[in-house]
Amino acid sequence: MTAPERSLRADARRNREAVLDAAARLFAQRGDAVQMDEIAERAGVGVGTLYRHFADKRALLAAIIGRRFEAMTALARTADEARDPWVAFETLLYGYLESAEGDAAFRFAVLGAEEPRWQDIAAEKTDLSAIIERIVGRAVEAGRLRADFRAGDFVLIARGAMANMTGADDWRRHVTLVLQGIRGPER
Amino acid sequence: MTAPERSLRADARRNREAVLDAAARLFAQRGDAVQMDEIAERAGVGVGTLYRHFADKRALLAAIIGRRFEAMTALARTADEARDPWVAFETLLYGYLESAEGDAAFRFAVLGAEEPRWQDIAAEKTDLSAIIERIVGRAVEAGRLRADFRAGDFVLIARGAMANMTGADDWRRHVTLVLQGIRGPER
DNA sequence: TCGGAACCGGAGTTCAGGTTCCGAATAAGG
DNA sequence: CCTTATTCGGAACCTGAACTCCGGTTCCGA
Repeated sequence: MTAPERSLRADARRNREAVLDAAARLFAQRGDAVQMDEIAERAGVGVGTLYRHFADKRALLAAIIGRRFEAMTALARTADEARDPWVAFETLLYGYLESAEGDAAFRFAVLGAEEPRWQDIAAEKTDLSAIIERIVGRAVEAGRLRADFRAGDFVLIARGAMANMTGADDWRRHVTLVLQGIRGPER
Repeated sequence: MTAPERSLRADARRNREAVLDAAARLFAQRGDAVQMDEIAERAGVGVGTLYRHFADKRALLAAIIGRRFEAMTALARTADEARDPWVAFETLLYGYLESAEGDAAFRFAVLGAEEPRWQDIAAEKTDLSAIIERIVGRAVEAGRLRADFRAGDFVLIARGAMANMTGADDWRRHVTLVLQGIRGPER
């Protein structure tokens, strides 16, 4: 999908880059609701050019989302470098969510119900989930997360927070509640 | 929208009911992805009939969603009758979510980002939010919920759980985590 | 039983947005 | 420079789904 770097005429490579750029910005802004014509215009290119580089809208979206998952993987790797397991966990969680906050396409990919799941596609190309597992494992090990907390639970929580990304930053409140618990002192 | 009960010819009333029924079932199943033709067929009626009773798809959806919010209000009222504030709270939460589990249209209404928000529309017609406020207030009063817990937080949590309704019942795990907290014993 | 107002049905229209096509434009080797 | 394979651009096309239209049918009061 992201395709041949070599043997592309100069203008072709330039245009491909412009398309990728414009698409990234627009998808991030409005998810998959943006239309091909708009992306082409924003990239200063005709729709035909879009279709020379990407088979269809889905392929373009896939390329953009793939990139995001890679960035997310890098972010996770960085978080994992923190000594303190809890710091690593929090860094991962907030990094993940803050990225999602600025990227509707990413949220779309994570929250969407369509088959095949974007998440699963990405999982095959990056080792994001392995890193998440390690970070979660460390936090559990250190007793900072309940003993039965699993990597899958991280995803549940991330999804929950993303569902609350609607303009205001309600999602931070949501995360606060989850991290601190909602119970009162009375038991 | 739900319109004149009186002065409708017998067949008209019958058809309207059939449409409402079919639409409720289909929307619950697949959200707003169902198409008008399908609803008409399922109701044993022509599309023309759909449009005589409802101005457009949105109006039909609104009628169905309105109904759901009313049912939800009844449910909340029942929950509020429980003596124990915590029981009331849990009854509300699980009742709300279990209903949502079986109704994609309701989830669509609560999670959707479109303006105007379905939630807000419903809020004007029912006193659901007032009841939620009372139940939350009681639980806080009794010390079962953290002192700063607000009715808005209930919505955040409900949304979070709904975002995890994807076939499996991950959402129950999500709620468990939120209710019990995710921290380990190590403080 | 009859007249006509109200209603029905579903083929056809409209519209939006993704995708294709092909003559024009351009890069890059000789 | 010239040649030609490659790429560009964007009008035209296609598809799917919401919605309209109107001849035929049904209800219901007199």
